[in-house]
Amino acid sequence: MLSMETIRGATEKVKAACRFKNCDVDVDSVIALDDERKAVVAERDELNAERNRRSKDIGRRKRSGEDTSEIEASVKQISVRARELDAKAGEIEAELERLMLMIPNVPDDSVPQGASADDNVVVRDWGEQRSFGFAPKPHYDVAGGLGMLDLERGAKVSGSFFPCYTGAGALLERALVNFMLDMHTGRHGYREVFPPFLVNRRAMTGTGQIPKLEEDMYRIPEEDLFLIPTAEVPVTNLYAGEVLAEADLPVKLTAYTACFRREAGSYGKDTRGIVRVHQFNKVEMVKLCAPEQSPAELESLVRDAEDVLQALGLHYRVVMLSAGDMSFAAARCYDIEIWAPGMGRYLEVSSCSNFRDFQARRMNCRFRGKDGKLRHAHTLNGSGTALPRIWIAVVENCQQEDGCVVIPEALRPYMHGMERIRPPE
RNA sequence: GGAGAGGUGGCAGAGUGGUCGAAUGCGGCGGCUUGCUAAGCCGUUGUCGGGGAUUUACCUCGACCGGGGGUUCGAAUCCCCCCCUCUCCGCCA
Repeated sequence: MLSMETIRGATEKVKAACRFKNCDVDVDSVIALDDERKAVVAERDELNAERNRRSKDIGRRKRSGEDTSEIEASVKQISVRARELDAKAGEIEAELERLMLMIPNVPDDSVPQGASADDNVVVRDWGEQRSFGFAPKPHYDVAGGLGMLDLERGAKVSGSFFPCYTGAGALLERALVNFMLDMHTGRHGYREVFPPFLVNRRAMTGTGQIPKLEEDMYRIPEEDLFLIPTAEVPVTNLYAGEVLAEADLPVKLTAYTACFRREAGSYGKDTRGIVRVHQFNKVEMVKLCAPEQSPAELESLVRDAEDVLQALGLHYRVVMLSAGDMSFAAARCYDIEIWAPGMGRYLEVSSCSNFRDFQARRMNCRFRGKDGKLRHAHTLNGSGTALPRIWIAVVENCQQEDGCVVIPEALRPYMHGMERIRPPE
C-alpha cells in the first residue's frame, strides 16, 4: 500500500496509476476520509485525556475518603461520548484501510508510460531462434509421442488444465526444479526455503493478491485459506511484521512450490498443451533489501533468472513492461520471454518485479537502519523460472526430426545421465 | 479430536482494579573512572497516531502488555470469544 504522504503529495501520479492498472478507486475521497479520521480521532483523544485526568482524581479523593459520586457521573458521560467517537473512528479507519488496499503501486517514472503490452520495450535478447531442417512440432505433439504427458488422465482426476507429467516428462520436471534450485543456492547466493502451499488471508493481502485478484485464487472456505498462486506469497510474508537488521540485508531466498491459479476469465486462451494451466511448478526468487539497494537488486535478479536459460542454451528476450501491463503491486517489472519454436511464439517464463515498499507496508516489514531508525524494506521477486514454459521450451527447442528430444547437457546430471528422450518401449 | 500450561518492552522475568508504559536483571546507547581491557558508578533506552515549536534529534495528548468484544468512574490486572506456542493422550502420511 502507499503511504498517506504519497497519496496526498503525489495525488496525480496515484490517480494515473489507478487508470493504468485499471483500479477503480476515488483517490480524492480517500484523502477526504483521512481528513475526517483526523478530526474524529482528535476529538476522541481530547475526551480520553479529560477522562484520564478525572479518573485519577477519583482515585486520589477515594483514598482521602471524599465523596466522588458527582465526578464519577461526569466521567461516565465523557466515556459514553468518547466511546461513540471511538466506534466512529474505527469504522472510518476500517473503510480507509479497505480503500488504501485497493490503490495500486505507482509505476516508476522510468517505465514506458503506456497502457498495454503493446507499449512494452524489448531491452535485450540472448541467443537466437534455432533453425530446423523440418517443421518443429508443438510440445504437446512431441511430448505425446514420447509419453511425457498424460493430459487426459490428469483431467480425469482433477479437470482440464491440471496436467499430469509421466515417465521422462515427470523426470524432466523434477530435473528442472533441482537444477534451478542448485543454481540459485550454489551460484547466486540465495537461501532455499520450502514454504507452505496454503496461506491465510493476511498473507495474500500482504503481497497484494487480495483484494484485486481474489477471484483468481483457489480458496478453502472452512479455514479461509488460499492455495498459493506463486511462492512469492508465503516466502515474502515470512518476514511480515518483523524488524530486520540492516546488516542482514539483502535477504535472498529461493523456493520451489507448486502454484495454483483459477485463470478465471482466460478460458479460450492457450487451450492446447500446458502453456496455461491451473496447477504448475515454479522456482521463485525473493529479495528483501534497503530502499537504496532495490534498483540494483532488480537488475541482478533478472540476470539470475537469465542464467538459467543461458545454461540451458535457450533463446530468450527481456522485456520491460509498460505502466499498463504491470501487476497491481509492481513499480518496475521485467518479463523474460522464451522462444518456443513449435508454437512459433515467445512465452513468458519469468516476471521480475521491484515492489519498492508497497508490499512491505501491507506486511509491516521494516528494518532498523544504521542510524537506528525504522524504515520499510523494499521487496522484489522473480520467477527463476516457471516450469511448464521452460519445460515446453526444452521440448520444442531440443526436438529432433525423429521425434526424440536431446537433453541439454546441464540437465543430464539431474536425469541419471540420460542424453536423449526416446519413445517408451 | 481430548486434557493441561502459557502468550508482558531487544531478551529474561515481576506485576491480580487507580500512584503501571509497566519493577528487576541482561543487552544496547551516552558519560565518569582507567595506561589498555575487565569490573564499577551515573544517566539513558519501545512502537503507532494526533497537535504544536523548529530547516533533524523538542514539547504535548492519545493508543498499545497475543487479537477482538464486554464489565467499570478507571483494566496488563475481572468476564466472554478467537489465534498461537508448549506438554500429555488419541488418530494418522
